[in-house]
Amino acid sequence: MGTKITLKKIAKELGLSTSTVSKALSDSYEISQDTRDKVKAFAKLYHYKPNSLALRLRNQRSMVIGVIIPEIVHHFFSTVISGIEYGANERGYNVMVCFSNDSYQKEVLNIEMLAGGSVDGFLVSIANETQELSDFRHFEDLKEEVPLVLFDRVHPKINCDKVIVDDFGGGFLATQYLIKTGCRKIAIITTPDHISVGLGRKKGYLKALEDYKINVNDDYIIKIDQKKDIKEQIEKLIDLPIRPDGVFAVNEIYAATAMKIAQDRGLKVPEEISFIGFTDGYISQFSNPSMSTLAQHGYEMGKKAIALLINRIEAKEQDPLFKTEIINVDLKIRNSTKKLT
Amino acid sequence: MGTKITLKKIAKELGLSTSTVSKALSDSYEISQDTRDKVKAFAKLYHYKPNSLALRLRNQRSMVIGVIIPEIVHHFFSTVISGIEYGANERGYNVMVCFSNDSYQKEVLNIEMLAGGSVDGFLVSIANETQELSDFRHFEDLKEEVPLVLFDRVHPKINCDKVIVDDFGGGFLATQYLIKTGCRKIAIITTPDHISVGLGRKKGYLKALEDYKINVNDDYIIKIDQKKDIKEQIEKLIDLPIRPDGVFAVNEIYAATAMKIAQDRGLKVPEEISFIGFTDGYISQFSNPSMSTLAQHGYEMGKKAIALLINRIEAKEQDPLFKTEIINVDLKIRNSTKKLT
DNA sequence: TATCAACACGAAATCGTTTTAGTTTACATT
DNA sequence: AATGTAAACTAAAACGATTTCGTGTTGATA
Repeated sequence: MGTKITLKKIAKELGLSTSTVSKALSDSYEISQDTRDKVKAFAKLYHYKPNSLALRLRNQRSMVIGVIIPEIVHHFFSTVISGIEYGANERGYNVMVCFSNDSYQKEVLNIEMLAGGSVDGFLVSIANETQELSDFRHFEDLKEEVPLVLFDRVHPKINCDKVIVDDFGGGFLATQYLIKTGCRKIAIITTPDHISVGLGRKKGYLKALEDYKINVNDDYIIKIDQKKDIKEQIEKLIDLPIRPDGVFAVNEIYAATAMKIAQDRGLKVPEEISFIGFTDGYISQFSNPSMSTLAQHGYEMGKKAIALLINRIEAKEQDPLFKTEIINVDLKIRNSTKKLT
Repeated sequence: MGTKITLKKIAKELGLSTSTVSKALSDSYEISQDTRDKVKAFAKLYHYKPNSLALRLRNQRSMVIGVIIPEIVHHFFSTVISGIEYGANERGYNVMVCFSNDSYQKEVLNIEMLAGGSVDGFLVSIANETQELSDFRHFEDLKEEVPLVLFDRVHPKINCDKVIVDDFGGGFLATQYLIKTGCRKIAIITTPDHISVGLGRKKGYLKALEDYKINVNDDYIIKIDQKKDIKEQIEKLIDLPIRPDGVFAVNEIYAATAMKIAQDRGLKVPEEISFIGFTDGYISQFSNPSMSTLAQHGYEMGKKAIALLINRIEAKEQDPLFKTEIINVDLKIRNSTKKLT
């Protein structure tokens, strides 16, 4: 530790100026071949690496993208990040990821840490708490400095490029499939309405019920409070006097939890009760029966988001019009639902 | 964009020097109350935030920890990172995460990106490819600059503090439990031997067989090649003429995949064949039957690792002796194994 | 012998901040 | 009137790099 080798040290050691050393290392024609060789050999010997901080400060560019996601233990976000990484590397950028843990304060902290020169742009999926508080000043401030693209968990109040999943379409598709396979008492396990994705999925669910002229039953709409015991809240649904015969859950965990509860009650899946989840992750793949679900193309979303961001970063002048791209979802039928006849 | 407010701009605007502005903002006694107020008001109005790059360059400290993990879609690593974050925040540090995707080149790239002032220390879990190539020069170079702590996937050739899971003990415990519940044809689904954790778990498995005087059958030792189809490789094991009656898999996915294959073959779990996995993640929790597994305390591991690292960072003089901490594992018996009688 | 160009290198500015070491100015003390 | 000193600032160096603009030396040309 502490033996960091710098241009200055090389210069001193070789009796040259820092400018000469810098130029020699970048093979400038201004420097004689002799000196170039000498400097390069010395630099190599001492493992010289330019200080990236200094470089960034000088160049006013970092070639780094900051990503902030709410949860780390989340298959969908993982795939989004893969897509982001791919698109970023393709265009010479690196990616740094921070986690807000769905906390407003941590989101602000992370942004402050990465802002101010550290990254050239931000890719953010908003923390639940921030959506709840509806306080977006940190994003507004940020936008003056570097471009921002929101993905998945977005908010209309923030004016920037966005990439979202077709939550409405997904909710509709899932509910429609349940209806078409004979379910009539269809429940939805969703989030409180301030979570954008949950709301969109619920709207799709309601639209499908409406289209097929099925009455909405408020008992069948469960809004999970993350702070309380999730299992207990879902048990109430399954144990309803008039049990639902089809359940659409807005994420994998709710879906898998609900199915387990139903199985514990001795119910046959999908004959007596069907389940559709959202996100095609490991839980859906490995559950038994395997879970029918809406595959969200996280990888595509990541690629789209990073493309939008880099375009903004590299744009000579900013387009005042912001785009919102919608990534479609695919209904993936497995064995937690009945087959179409 | 482009309207970044700096000390210099504030100074110019108010007709002061940058030093005065800097001091005013930090409430220096050298500056009159009047000027302080004026500067602060102005700074607030224009959302002034010190450029963190400049600060780091000046202070030669970033209060940021760089974490590099091989895979993102991995429950265990997620929990480790939670622990790291907790410990880091507690001592005033922030955390940045990069992913090597198990690629040697990306690992080197990530380190280069974060080194040179960006972070005060590194927490790394080595990429598979790096373990395979056995090329650790990037770590050696790194260690001259900032402290390094390795976790989970480590290597004896790298001389630094380490935190590992008790892989050997876990392998032993799992195998012993299978033996005690009547299994005699016990298979292991593991990784190639160059992966440190797989090797440790296999050694535990072998030790248990030896202790209980059960012959080792090489057909029952499957080393999964990640580049090939995982399912196919596991099918070969389950379809062996003399089928194993107990399977210990070194991770969740192998365990769940194996169990699904067995169930597809109509085998009863655990009566005809038992399964134990490693890592207590969502897959184990939601599989059916739920998976017996070795719970690795990732959160603890993260907290231990960050503690070791920060101690190094803040130490006046370096302790030439490096520690290796071992985090114990707990056997969590669920329903994929028989009960002890 | 001036003049000029080419060569090889160095000085200084710059990025944005903090901090040490001055420098004014005004006022009080002797 | 000379000196001291506190108050309120500013200049300049430092962090580590790049780059623009010089500058001194050499050798060739007019």
